[in-house]
Amino acid sequence: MKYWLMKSEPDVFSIDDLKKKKSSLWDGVRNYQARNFMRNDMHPGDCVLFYHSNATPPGVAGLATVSKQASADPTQFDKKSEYYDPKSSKEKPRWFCVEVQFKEKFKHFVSLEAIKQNLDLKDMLVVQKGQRLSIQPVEKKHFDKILKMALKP
DNA sequence: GCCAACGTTGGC
DNA sequence: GCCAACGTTGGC
Repeated sequence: MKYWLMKSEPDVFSIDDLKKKKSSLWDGVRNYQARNFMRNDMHPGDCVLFYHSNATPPGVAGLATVSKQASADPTQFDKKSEYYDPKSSKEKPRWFCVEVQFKEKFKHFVSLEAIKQNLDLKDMLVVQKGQRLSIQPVEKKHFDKILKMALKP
């Protein structure tokens, strides 16, 4: 079992949206590194930190779990979608996405600032300079620490 | 809105 | 295969 951090802009799709839907395809990812994580490395049961990016404040808002193995991202075939990719085909899809399931919304939001201030978390990718990847692997010790911070501010 | 840090594209 | 130009991400 692995641990991940997945970024989403709450204006577009927030932890509350996932809570309402219960589960959702993580579609619209158009970055090869992030795609490779979903297609090759993410498996049902993996734990996901749901991160609010481009938010005030940014940070980890809750927990989700991978509920379905990666499959072709349907938005790439949809001409009306902003994620439509004319270079992709159903025979040879370019983009993949996993399904994630809501687990919990944190009692205490773990802000990016709090993560930055915690020395135990200084190696987390999300606090590294210039790290824009929207899906990142997370070490278990870091994952556990975030959970503790969510329990008690 | 700014802009640094990336990632992608396309001409050559 | 190089790399300049362009686009995007995301914190601030």
